[in-house]
Amino acid sequence: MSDEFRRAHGGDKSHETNDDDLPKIGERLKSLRKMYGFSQRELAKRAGVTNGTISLVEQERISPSIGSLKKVLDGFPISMTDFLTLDLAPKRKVFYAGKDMKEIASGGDISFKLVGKITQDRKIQMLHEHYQPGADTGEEMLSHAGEETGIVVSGELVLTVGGDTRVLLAGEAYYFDSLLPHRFRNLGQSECVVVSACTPPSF
Amino acid sequence: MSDEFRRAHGGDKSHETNDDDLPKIGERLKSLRKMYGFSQRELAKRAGVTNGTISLVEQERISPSIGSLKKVLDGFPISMTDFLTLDLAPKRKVFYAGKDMKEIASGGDISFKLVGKITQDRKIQMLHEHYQPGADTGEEMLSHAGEETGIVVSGELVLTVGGDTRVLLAGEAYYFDSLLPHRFRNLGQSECVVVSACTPPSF
DNA sequence: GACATTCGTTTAATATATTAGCCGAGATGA
DNA sequence: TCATCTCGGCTAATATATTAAACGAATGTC
Repeated sequence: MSDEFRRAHGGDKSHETNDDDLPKIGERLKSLRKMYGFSQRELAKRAGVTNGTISLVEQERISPSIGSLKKVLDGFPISMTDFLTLDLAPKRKVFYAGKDMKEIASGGDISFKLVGKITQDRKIQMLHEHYQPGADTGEEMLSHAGEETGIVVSGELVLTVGGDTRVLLAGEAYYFDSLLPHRFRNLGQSECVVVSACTPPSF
Repeated sequence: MSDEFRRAHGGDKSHETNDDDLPKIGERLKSLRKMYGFSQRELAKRAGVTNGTISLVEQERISPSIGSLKKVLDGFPISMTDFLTLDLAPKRKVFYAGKDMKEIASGGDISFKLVGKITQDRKIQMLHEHYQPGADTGEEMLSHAGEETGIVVSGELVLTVGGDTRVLLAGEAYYFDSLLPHRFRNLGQSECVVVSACTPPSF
């Protein structure tokens, strides 16, 4: 079993989220409003408040009440918590496409390809996994909190999670909590291809 | 395009009818305060507000400003978003395997199967998507914050994200922020199969 | 019983948020 | 040029949140 695999399936704690401060209500609102192309008056009308309120909130000259902030956010299809956790500053790459994937574990009979090459500042990590006949990851020990899911695209996968073992054929799927120990094996005759995703990214 | 698809890819506007999106500020606060065994005055002192404010907020006779709610919550080791999403986490199934997937959009030329049948209390939503030739989701209105990724398993997918259009062949992948408008089309001759994942789940 | 303490609530005064309406700047057309 | 939009910001009036200080009810002590 490779170190790469260990990390890929949840062995690293480098991903941490800081939601201790929730400032910049005005900046968030302005950013969101611009994304939708609304004017202050337009949003005010949707939200049932006045444009002056929107203006003052965006300038952070007032701290809106929960109730009125909720009214304003109802002008968008977005929830309060999503608004408060909205990523605003990082102008990172928001779109990725193509074959340009990073090879995670190239040696041996297991191959992982990571969608998008990096996971930093991302919430999901998706892998394209290829298991040759006989491939075995060994049992993973626990890792940080998170969840992991996948679909078997072709071949046959023997999956052991928390003492429970199942055989998954093409078209079948799994979902488990990353805290549970887990093991992937290909005991079949042909290559097994799996698409998996976990959150948060493990490296 | 079905309603199910709209929700699956982020068009759910159920936020608009949310009186229960962030209700019970008072109830939440009281519950939290009791959990820590604080009296109203004790919490008020920690938070830098008066006991009267705590009392009125708990009775939901006033809607506190963002600023003062934040001050109050600073009296606890809890973040604003954690406070707003405070819920009893029911014991749930932590492992799922097999073909037992829920059909999301059965009608038309698009088929979605959801891994695990439910998304409640889960962090990832994985879909097995089948697009018949000519299938088109149309442009999605943007929705809640989150991220979305996928791999094309077979066939050919035309993906438009935020004004940028790309053609993805089998083995290629995408990754984008759910806030961006997006559209999936199969302009090829054969069926297109995609495995996608998004976080958080959209329904 | 009399007194002191603490609890959550209430009330009048004050601070702040929100409104309704107006302002000047920039665009658009006739 | 002039008129007419819409944009975001601003100000006085009003509504609401927050404070400071009281209240009545429990509880405990001497």
